[in-house]
Amino acid sequence: MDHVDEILRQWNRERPDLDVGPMGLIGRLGRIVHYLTREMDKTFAAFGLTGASFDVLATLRRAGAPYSLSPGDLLATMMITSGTLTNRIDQLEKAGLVARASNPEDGRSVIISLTETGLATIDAAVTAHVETQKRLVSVLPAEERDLLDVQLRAFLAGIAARS
Amino acid sequence: MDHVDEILRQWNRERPDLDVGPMGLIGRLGRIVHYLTREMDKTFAAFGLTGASFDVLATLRRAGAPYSLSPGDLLATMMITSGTLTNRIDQLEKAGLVARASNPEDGRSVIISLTETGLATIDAAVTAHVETQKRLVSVLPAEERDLLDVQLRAFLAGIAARS
DNA sequence: TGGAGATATCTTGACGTCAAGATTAATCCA
DNA sequence: TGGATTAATCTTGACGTCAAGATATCTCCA
Repeated sequence: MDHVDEILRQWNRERPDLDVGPMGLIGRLGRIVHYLTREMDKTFAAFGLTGASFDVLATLRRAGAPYSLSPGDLLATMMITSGTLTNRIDQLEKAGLVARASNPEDGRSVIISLTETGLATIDAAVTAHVETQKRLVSVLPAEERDLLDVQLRAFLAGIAARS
Repeated sequence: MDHVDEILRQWNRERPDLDVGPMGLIGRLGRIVHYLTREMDKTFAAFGLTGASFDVLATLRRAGAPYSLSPGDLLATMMITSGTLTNRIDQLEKAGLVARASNPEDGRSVIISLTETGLATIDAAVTAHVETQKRLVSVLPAEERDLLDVQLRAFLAGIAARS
């Protein structure tokens, strides 16, 4: 009987006509992600980052040397809009973690690169981040965790296919 | 091989020292919630609501007649800060969906109530919302859905206990 | 070759959120 | 009883996000 059950119980009393089964599943997903995000944000903050800025740096870092991508490349892998990305890059540029350069091959495009400071920051931050994530999922035994991952994969595939 | 797998593959190449297992699980959770939120927001928008305003109205509705709670009561069941709640109530009051009244028993406190319009709005919106949720979870067979719910319940319990 | 349409990025304006602190009222007990 | 403490709500300021549209550049083909 967790907090979500209490919500469902109230709906059952007030609106017995509603089938609130899906609400329980989706509600738990939302709460879990809410808690996880909060905890991970603490790790990011320790490196002067937010979840938003971490994502940009991590995407550049994962791409491999020379750690350069266009905004369009970044957009293709991040679930955000172009205006949001522009804003993120502005902040990171101001902080000296990335640099914008014009693309000699396409005047419409620019190239975003990690600076030396940016590279050092993301390498340290991701190490700590992975440790935080390890701690957060450790509340489940390894076997259950693997099973959960399998199910989430199926769920994500089903949802993403319709979006 | 979904999008999350591609991210893990990149990390493996660039930083083989990292154990990215937990990142896969947490990443899928985040993406699923992101997609679900997007879809549910469309339903809310059809009733002139946002996820934020829906939550307040729904909490008042679930409480039963006379659909009145204090901001403190609302805060206890919603994972937001007091400043955020004040802002939400301001918007809803402006829209005529809730009303603020002073609490005769405690001068520090106020009572938030659904208006007639607010009650009609949330009753219609929650009916549509439940349908949307049903559609969203229908990508999984009922059995897998139930199993997933059981596992999420365990995960949530573990995380919430540490927060 | 030059104009129409496509493409890449940025700008604008409106929200939602949080952390930290301010304000006002109630309570406790010396 | 009255000053200190606690409690409930609101205010402020800084961000992050999105949708819609603006700007600049490229590409294609008549």
